[in-house]
Amino acid sequence: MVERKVEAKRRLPPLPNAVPGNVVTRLPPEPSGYMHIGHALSGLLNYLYKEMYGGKVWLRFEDTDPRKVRPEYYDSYRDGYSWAGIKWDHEKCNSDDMELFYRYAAELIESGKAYACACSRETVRRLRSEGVPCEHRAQPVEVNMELWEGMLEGRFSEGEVSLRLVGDMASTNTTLRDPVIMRIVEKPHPLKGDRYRVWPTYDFAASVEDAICGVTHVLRTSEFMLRDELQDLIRSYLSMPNPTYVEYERFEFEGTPVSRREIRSLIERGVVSGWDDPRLATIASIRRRGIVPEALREFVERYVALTQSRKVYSWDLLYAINRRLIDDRAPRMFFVKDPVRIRLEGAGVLEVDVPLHPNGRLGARRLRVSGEVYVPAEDVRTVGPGGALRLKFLGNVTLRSVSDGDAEGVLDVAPPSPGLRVIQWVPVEEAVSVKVLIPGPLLNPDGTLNESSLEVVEGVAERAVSSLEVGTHVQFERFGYCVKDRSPNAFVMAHR
RNA sequence: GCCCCGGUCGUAUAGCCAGGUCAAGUAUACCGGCCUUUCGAGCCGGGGACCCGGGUUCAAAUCCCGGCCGGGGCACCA
Repeated sequence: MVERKVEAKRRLPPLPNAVPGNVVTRLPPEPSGYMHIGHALSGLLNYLYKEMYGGKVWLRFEDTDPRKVRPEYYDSYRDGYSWAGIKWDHEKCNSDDMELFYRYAAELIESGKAYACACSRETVRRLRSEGVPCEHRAQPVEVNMELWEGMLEGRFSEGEVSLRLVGDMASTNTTLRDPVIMRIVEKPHPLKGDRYRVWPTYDFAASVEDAICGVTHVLRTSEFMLRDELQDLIRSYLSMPNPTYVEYERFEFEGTPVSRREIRSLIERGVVSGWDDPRLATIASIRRRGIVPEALREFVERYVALTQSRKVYSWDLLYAINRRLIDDRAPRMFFVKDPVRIRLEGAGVLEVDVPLHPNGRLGARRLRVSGEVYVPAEDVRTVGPGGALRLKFLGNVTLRSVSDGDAEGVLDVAPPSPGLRVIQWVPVEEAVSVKVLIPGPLLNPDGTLNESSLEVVEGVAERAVSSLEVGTHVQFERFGYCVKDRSPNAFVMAHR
């Protein structure tokens, strides 16, 4: 083992109020869309802190809006977190605890901390923005209880009556202005069917769940910042302990749209091919473009800060880590873009063993040449007739004549002559056509669509690339690191 | 509109809370060199930043005020 440079590996900063052995965090996805890199990074943070101090991490689906939840997304998150190397200790869905929410809701009503409100959605919104309570707030407990039971029994339809928390209608923190905590949703839940029609809203479900899961640290993005106070208030009404909050700005990447709405629109307009288009930052996309999970983990440790300043990461930061991680195991192969055929005069039939990696640990493949090879047009153009090139591991070739797409040369099977450009080559007899997708930024710096975000490079490669398994990394010499894609002889470039 | 939060090399960060050791460290990107039968990896070197203006202080990236710019919240979504 060669020891790497002793660059002090950056560790995660200490977690406030962390008691070793007793740090409980959580992964709280809403199963309403595909998982993306931001979820993975945030999940990794929750996981790594739990690992760092010792404790537990929950996977808890925030699925209390039957209208948004879709069954296929639960697995998208399970798969995504697993892929990212996260092992969770417990798993549950908020929708598993409906009876519990009903019980706590009743408790809040009895203690005068919640009331049944029959205002229209519009009225609620207006009064909240004005900071003025409505008539229902002062109702006696019995009336509230009666209405609440009516909600549960189906005596009201959606939107007619909802349960509101007694907060602070005049607070400058608008989330505190008597938020709705239970509402009727007349749509079956994908997991629970039509068993329930009264559902908790996010703040109620999350604050109760965080407490009963024993969550000690809530690490989340800062759009939730204003809800800390609300969620603490809910728990105080229920005599439940509060967690420590650590909130940070969401993770964005240069040129890459993050919102589901935006991505969906790009798909519908045919700008990208789907949720796993390599230009996107969904888990499916970054896997397809060859980012390995260890790179994500190291990225979190090295570059992520738990601050509230805006972050737009450059992909280069991730690529550099990824490149180092895959370099040792990515076999070197020859891919020639814009191929020019060179006829090698009097070369006969040759067989050479070409190492699969300069580290010598990956073995070699045998290439057979009978008189003709493909080389990149650019190299031929640069040297011109009379010039010479080194065909890596094969020999030195002096070009006699060069015409469009064709050239004649004399091969000298000898050690490399100093000063010659060393290039990759593909024997004509075993050349297969290969297509490489090169993803670039979808968005320009000004936010407009980059019209040339996907470059498709065609060329030829040695036959061995055909038998590569999907997802395998290779380095096409002098071209870049690529991953075998799912269609035959197709690759996606990860990075140079 | 109202309410929060933030602004350190191109990018991401360290430093800020406990002012001096910061003529600001690191990574990446970029430039140059070495090495290499790849334009990869590795090694060496280089340029590059405290948003602006005031104030406090012997001393400000660090504290205070204002401005500018950026992000977020104001759902019977999460």
